Amino acid sequence: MTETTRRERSRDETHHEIRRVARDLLTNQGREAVTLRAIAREMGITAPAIYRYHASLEDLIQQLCMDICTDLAAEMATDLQAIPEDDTPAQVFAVCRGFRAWALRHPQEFSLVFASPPGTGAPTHDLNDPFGRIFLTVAGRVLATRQLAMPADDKVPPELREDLAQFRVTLFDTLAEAGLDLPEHVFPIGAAYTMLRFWVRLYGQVALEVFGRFPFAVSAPEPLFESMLAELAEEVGLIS
Amino acid sequence: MTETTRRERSRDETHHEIRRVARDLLTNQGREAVTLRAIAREMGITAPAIYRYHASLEDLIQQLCMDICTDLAAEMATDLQAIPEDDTPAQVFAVCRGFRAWALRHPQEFSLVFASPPGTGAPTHDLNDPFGRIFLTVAGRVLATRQLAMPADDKVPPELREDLAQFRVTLFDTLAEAGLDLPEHVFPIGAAYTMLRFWVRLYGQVALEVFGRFPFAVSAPEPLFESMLAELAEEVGLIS
DNA sequence: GTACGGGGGTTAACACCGTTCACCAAGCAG
DNA sequence: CTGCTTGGTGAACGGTGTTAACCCCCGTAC
Repeated sequence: MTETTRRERSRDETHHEIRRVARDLLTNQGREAVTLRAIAREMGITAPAIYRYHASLEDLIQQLCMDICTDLAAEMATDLQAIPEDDTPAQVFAVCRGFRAWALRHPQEFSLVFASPPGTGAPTHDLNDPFGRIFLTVAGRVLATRQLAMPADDKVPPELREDLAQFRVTLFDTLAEAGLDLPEHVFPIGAAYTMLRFWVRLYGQVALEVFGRFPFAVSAPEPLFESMLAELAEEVGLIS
Repeated sequence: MTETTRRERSRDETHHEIRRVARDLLTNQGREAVTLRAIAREMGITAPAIYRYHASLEDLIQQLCMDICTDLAAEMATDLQAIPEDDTPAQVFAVCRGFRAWALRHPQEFSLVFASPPGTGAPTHDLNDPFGRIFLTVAGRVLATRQLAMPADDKVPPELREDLAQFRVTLFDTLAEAGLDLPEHVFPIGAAYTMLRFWVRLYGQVALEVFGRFPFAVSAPEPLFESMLAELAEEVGLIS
C-alpha cells in the first residue's frame, strides 16, 4: 500500500540524506559546523533547496535531535537483545553502560540532546521519545520481576506525589504499548521516586564525564563509572 | 602604587565594559547573541576595536566563563557570610541551594560553564577557579569539624585511589591558602570519594532541572531538590 | 497527446557574522 | 616638539540564515 511515486521516493531520499549529512557534520565537526550551506555543499545542491524540506535551520536541528534519540534507542535495543529476557539486572547494567558509552562516543550529540538550555534546539523531553521508552521498558521489566528497595509512599515528599503518580500512568501506558501488563502493586510511587533518583545519578555521572567537570582529573573514568553503577544497583536492590 | 595613567584607566574601563555587555547579551539573549558586532554596537564602537582587547571571540568567551565563575563564587561567598562559622552543615546547604538557585536564574551561564562539550569555549575545570575553591573550602570546614560517613579506604576501587590522593593534595593546598590547616587524618581518600559522589548527585539534579530533562514534568522542583539534598546530607552523615 | 499545476531546484540578494588590513588620531616619553 | 605606541575607524573578504523570483520537469486531468 505504499503509494510511492518516483517523486515521493526521491523526496524521501533527499530528506534522509539531508539529515544524514547534518548528522555527520555534527559528530565530526561539532554543533557550529551544522550549517545549511555546508549540508548543501556536501550534497551538491544549494542552500535554499533545503527549505523545501525544513522550515529553518532550527527546525532541522530538532529533527536531528529526534533522529539521534532514535539511533541511540536502536543501539541500546541491540545491546539488550544479547541479554536473557529474564535477567533484568543485566538489562539495567547494559542500558546504563550503553548510555555512557554512547555519550562518550558522541559528545556533541549528547550535549545537544541532553544538555541544551530550553529553547535551544532540542525539544522538551516527552518520554515518548524512543530513548525514554527503552529506559521505561527496562524499568518495567525490573519491577515485574524483582522486589526493589524503595521508600514507603508516605516517605515521599507530598509535593512530589502527584507528579510521580502521573509518571506512573505514563509508564503503565508505555509498557502496555510494549505488551507488558504490570500489576499495579509492583509500582508504588516510591518506585517512581527511586527511578528518578537513579536517573539523576546516572545522568550526573555521565554528563560530568562527557564535559570533563569532575572536581579533579580522572585518569580511570571507567572504574569510576562501574563503581558508581554497582553502588547504585545495590542501593535500589538490584543486587540481592 | 597604582600607576594609572589616563590611558590605562580608560583601557581597564573599556575592557570591563566589553565583558559586562557580553554578559548581558548572554543572559538576556543566549549564547548565540554574544557577537563581537553586537557588543560593539551596544558600546558605540566598531567590532574590530574589540580585537585590541581579545584575540578572538572564543578568547572573549573564555574570559566570560572566568567572570561567571568569579561572580558565582562571590554570590555564594555572600550567602555563606550569613551563616555561623561553626555551623558547617548549614554552610553545605547554603552552597548547594545557592548553586541551584544561580543555575536556574542563569541557565545560559550554567550551560556555558558547566555543560559545554570540551573544546567549546569553556576551559577545562581547574578547581583553581573561584567556584571550585568555595566548594573545597566548605568541604574542608566540614571535614575539620565533623565526622562524616565515608567508605573505608580499602573499599574505594583501587583504580581511583591515585586520582583521589591527588585530589586530596589539591584540597589541602587550597585550604592552606585559605588559612585552614587540616589534620591529615580527617581526610582519607574515602572522604574524597564521598565528595565526588556528592558532586555527582548535586550536579545531576541541578543540570536536569535546568535542562528540563527529568523523566516527567516536575511541577514542584524545589521540594524535589530539597528532598534530594536532605537525603544526600543524611547519606554523608551531615545530619547526625 | 497536450495543457497545466505544483514541487524541487536554481540564482540573486539582504542582513548579519568573525576577522584582517590599512589608516588615523590622540596620548605619552624623550 | 618629535616620534612611537595605542585605541580607534572604515573597507573588505568569506562565511552564515533567509527570502524572493524564476525555471523546469514530473504527474495528472482532460
